[in-house]
Parts: sequence; C-alpha cells; structure tokens
Amino acid sequence: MTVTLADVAVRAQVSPATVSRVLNGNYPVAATTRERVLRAVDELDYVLNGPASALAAATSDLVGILVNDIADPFFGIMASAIQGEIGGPGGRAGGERLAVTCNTGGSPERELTYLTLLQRQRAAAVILTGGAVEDAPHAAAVAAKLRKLADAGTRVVLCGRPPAPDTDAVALTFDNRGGGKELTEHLIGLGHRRLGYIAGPEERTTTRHRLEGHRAALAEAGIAEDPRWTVHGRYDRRAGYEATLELLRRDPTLTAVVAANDSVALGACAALRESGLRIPADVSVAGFDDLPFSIDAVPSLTTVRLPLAEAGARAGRIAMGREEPPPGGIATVRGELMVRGSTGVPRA
Amino acid sequence: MTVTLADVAVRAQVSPATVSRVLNGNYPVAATTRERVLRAVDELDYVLNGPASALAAATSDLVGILVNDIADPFFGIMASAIQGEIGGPGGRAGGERLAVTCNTGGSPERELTYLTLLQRQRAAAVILTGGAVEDAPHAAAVAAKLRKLADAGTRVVLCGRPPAPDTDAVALTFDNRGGGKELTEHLIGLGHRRLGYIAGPEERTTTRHRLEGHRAALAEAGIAEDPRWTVHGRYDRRAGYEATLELLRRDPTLTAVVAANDSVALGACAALRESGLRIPADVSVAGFDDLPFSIDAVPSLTTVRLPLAEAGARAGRIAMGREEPPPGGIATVRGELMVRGSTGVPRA
DNA sequence: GACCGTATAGAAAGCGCTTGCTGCGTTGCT
DNA sequence: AGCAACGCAGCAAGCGCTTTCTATACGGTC
Repeated sequence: MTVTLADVAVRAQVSPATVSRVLNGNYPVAATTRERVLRAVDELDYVLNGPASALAAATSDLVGILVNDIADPFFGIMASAIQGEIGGPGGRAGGERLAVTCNTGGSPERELTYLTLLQRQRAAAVILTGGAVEDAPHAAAVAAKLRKLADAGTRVVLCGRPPAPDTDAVALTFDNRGGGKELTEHLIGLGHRRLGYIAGPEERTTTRHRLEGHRAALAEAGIAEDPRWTVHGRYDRRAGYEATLELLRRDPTLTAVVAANDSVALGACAALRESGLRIPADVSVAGFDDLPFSIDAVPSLTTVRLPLAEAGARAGRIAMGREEPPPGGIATVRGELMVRGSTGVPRA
Repeated sequence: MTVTLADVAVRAQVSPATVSRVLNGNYPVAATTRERVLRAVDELDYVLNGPASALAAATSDLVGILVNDIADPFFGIMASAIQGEIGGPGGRAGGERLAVTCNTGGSPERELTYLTLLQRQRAAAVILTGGAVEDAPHAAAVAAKLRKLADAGTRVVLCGRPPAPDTDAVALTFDNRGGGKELTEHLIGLGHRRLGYIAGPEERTTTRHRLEGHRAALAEAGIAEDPRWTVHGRYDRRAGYEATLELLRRDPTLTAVVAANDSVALGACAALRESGLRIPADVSVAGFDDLPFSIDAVPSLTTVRLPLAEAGARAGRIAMGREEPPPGGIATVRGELMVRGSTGVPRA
C-alpha cells in the first residue's frame, strides 16, 4: 500500500540503512549510490514516515508557536516572522521543519494542554508569545512544563513575554512598562491632566506592565489618579468601545484616553465620535503596538511601536540555534513612541 | 530517563497493553485496574510518546491548516474558527488533536512542501484556506498531493478556496464573483460611471473572481471599461496606497475606487486623503471581506462581508467528521453587501 | 458438578525508521 | 610488498507504542 524505506532499498538495490543515510545526509555515501537511491525515491514517490523517523531518532522536526489569539495581527505578525526563520520550507534542504501555530485563546488550560501535546510530539522547539497570565499555580505549572521540555531537549524561547522564573528559557521581553510610561508622558507634556485608561484583562502581565508605566508617569508628574479613570476589558475594539462609553459616563471631563492596544484605541475612537467628541480637539487617544492599520485611522493613531517582526525573527533564530541567546538568557526589547494625529493639546 | 508506557505498567502492576488500553479508552478495563493505572500515570508524570503511538496506530492527531498569510486577519479569523472546532484542547477528552497552522506566504512551493510535511506526519486532516494560485502545473501537483493524502486516510477540506478538480476534497467556496458584482452594482446604482479597480495579485483565483464580478456589473450596465482603470498589487494597504496614486495619475476623473479587500481599501483612503480628495464626496471607496477594522475606518467602509468564522467552523467540523459534507462535496458561501459611509453619489 | 459464555488481562508481533558496529575492498605509506 | 587506515555498505537491534490473539477466572445454567 504505502511505500516504505525498504521498498526504496529494494528498488535501489541497497540496504535500508543506506537509503536512510542518503535521506538524512549525515553519513558518507558514494555519489553513484546516492544517485541510485534518489532515483528510486523519486520513481516510487516515497515520502518518509515522520512518526517512525521521530521514534527511531528520538527527535522530531516540529516547532510549536503558542499564541493567545491568532486572529489578532499582533500575534499573526510575530508568528509570521518566527515561521520565516524556522525555515519550514525554505530553510536549508533536508532540514525542513514544520512550524506550527497553536492558538491558546488566552486560556491557561489550553496553554498547558498544547504544551503537553508538543511535549508528546517531542517538538524540537517551542516558542511562547505574548503576555502570560498572572496566576501563581498556573505559572508554576507552566514553568514545570517548560523545564521538562527543556530536559527532553526541546528549545524553549519566550517572545514578547516576561521571563519564566526557575526556568532557563530564553526570553525576549517587550518593555511594556517603559513604553506605557513614555506614552503617558507625551500626553502629560501636551498638558493633559485628566486621563482615562482602558486596560486589558486583569491578571495578564502585559496589562499590568503597561498600566504601571502609565501610573509611573502620572506619579512623576504629581497627578493624583482617580480610580474611576481606569477600566478593564478585553484586547479588542469592542471592549474599547464599551470602556470608553463607561469612562465618559464616569467622568465627562477627561481630555485623553489611553488604550491598552491599537484595536482598543480604535474602538475608543468610534465611541468618542459617536458621542460627538472630536479627536484630538476634544479628547486625545493613544494606542499601543502600532499595528499596520493604526496609521490609517483618522486621525492616525499616536501609539508605541513594538518591533513585532524583528523580535519574532530573532526568537525564531534563537530557537533554531542560529543565533546566540542574549547574555543571561534575557533581553528587553524597547518600543518606540510614534506621535501622530490622535493626540494634541487638551481643550481649554 | 524518560518515562515510558512500560514504566507505568510496572508501577501499576499490569501489562503495557493494559496501560495503553486505559489511555485510549477503547477496550474494556476493570474500574479498579483503570484507576490504578491512572494513578501510576499521574505519579510518574507520564506523557505519551506521540511518534511511537502514531507509528503503531498508523494515524496521528495532527490537523494541518494552510494559510496564505498568517499576519492577515482574513486568515487569522478563519484559522481561529477552525481550531475552535478541531477541539485541540477543549474537545472531548482523549480526542485531543493538535491543530497546526502553516503559513505558506502565498508561495506555491511552500504550499506543496507543507503538504508533504503534513503527509509525512500522517496528518488526520488538512484544511487549505484562501485563494489558490492559478498555474496549471502547480494546480496539478497540488491535486496529486491531495489525492495521495486522501488515499492515506487524511481528510481534506478547502475553505474559501475553489474546488480542486480531479479530487474529492470537500470545498467551501466563497462567492467572490457574486460579491464583487453586487458591490459594483451598488456603486453603479449610486450613479458612478468611472470606477477604478485595485485588484490583487494576478494568477490568484480570488483576484480573478472578484474582478470578473466587477466587470460583469459594468458590462450589464453598459459601461465600457477603460484598461487604465485596473491596477494589480498585493493584498495589503501599501499596495492599495500606491495603486490609488497610480489610478489618480492615469485618470483624475474617477469617482470611485473598488479595492481587492479591506486592507487595500484602507490604503486607498489614505492616498485619496493625501491627494486632497474627500471620501465619499469626491471619490467613493469600497472594500471586500469586512474585517473588524473596516467599520472603524473614517468614513466606515462599504464592503462585502464574508462569513469567515462561520465558514472556518464549518470546515473544521467537516474535517473532524462531525458534520456532513455538502452534497456533491461543494458548497458556495455567499457574501453580504455592507453599505456604509465610504460610498455615496458621485460629485456632479 | 460439568459446561459454557463473558469479562478482563497478558504475550508477542510488529509499525517504519535510525544507528552502532562489523566487514570488506581499496588506497596510502614505509 | 606489507600493513595500517580509510571509505562505504550492511546487519541487526531497538525506539515506544498498539493490537490481535490467547489465556484465565469468574458466574450462571442444566
């Protein structure tokens, strides 16, 4: 039924061992023999049996990428960059790896299950992207899993995610706190004193860090923060829309709204516009991430650009062992403030 | 070093066969025995060896999803919906499947290579999303691969992709032609007679079908099309921006621009605005797909909504054998015209 | 009490591949 | 010429699991 290595061996008049070695190219095989084997492979249209190969060799060519939300370009862009470096098809011949993206939906259990599935497949590497959930038991469980993966020879890299304690996973962390601070400083510099903040879901590192940056900026400027000025929600436009309405209800005198990310900011803009407020004349709006559509918003969004593609590519290279991990295994990736049309001086 | 089935068997004082049966749950095992085994599994922290299991059982729990561009929400939304149905974690216990997304980047070779990789892994199912490349040799190669996959027991489903001839792959096809026609009819109905069209890359089915719909609408209205009114480009905002400038250069009297998709439309809006033209007062703009950000554009985008999530979910269910394929294996999924602010009557 | 059906567990034969070791024919060196 | 060294190919032993077939033990029946 299916063609096996043995069939190829018979056809090429060599032993299965030789066929295997030709295919893996890590053992001297005479040119003429190799050619004969390759011809047989071609004629029989042979396809290696991955599981069998993985079993015998005790390694596989799977590389897992965990994302919180595959429908969000934030993750899509990183995943795309990672895959580009994993080589999938396109890498050096023979070294083809299957880069697979797993969508956790932000759920801790799913994250763990996927990690187990990947462990079960004896993945060559695993890359976790995006913020982590801040729950001690869960964090410990993930750390344990990562340790086991590492023990089994799987390379583990965190991209855009804080370092995992008690783990020697390489971490490329975004400076969410610094970016958040800079953004709010920009607003304060323009003269804003009453700033609403639409945060992401609680219990997520990204949410907390960005919020901390925001508050640090307020504190440094001597602005007392009103608890009514912060609302939590998901990382999507809908949440931004609703949160903005809520903020406006709580305090109609706000002159600026800082959003957890660009999608949220877009929702905020929609809500403000529908409320009859002009941006930035009446209310300034700022986002985070600088996703591609941000520049097309009207007015275009002031935001913090995160080098998603670059970070992803680097994480991919490290996972493939093609680039040295940063000293200490941890690197901080900084964002860049992009001042655009959605922020301006507050109304008098 | 690593814990194996045999270790668990020893610990639970049963044979490896019994452990396997407990884990797979498809054979009667006494409750007390089962419990003993499960306890041993737990205590030893045993994780099944996927490759070994796949080899012995001649099947795997991998499901592959091929997308053209994972950074594009168009694909992200579909992939997300598919994964939701595949069950990954979250499906029935024990039936966990690893849904993996493979990014072809629109390259035919990569598509083929990923298909081979999936074949090599003996994937349980493969879902191809998005338009196909219209190149006879390549189409034949893909069809051949799909046939082989099907022969090997892999379920093949096409989602948002035209049927593959000589294949019995189930196809859920978007009615791009119908949607394109309806969109242009809407514009013509408003009074437009000089319409620019920013098409996607040539040689892609999606591009051709949408363009055909557009032309059909023009033809029916008796509007002679000027070849200068069509420009090809990639499916991103940058391409839309540049194409629009080119269209304006070629014919400044255009009163409407129809874009290949929403991202392109966003780029078009930016270009028009920078050229000092108002939307829709001076020029109307229309997109396609109705991605989440489209409603937030200013003015919000008139577009054709494609039920991406629904189609993806359905494709996922069919791939998992949880839903009957449509009669004949082919279903057409229609889009819905969403008339919003970016289109209006042409300037006098 | 012998007989049989049923429920449950074990033995063992692979699944298709990789790889350490062995063996042989050849080349290179003295 | 003689010996070591080397290049290349084959043998065979698994890798860790699934599954068919077989064995055992029980309970009930006549």
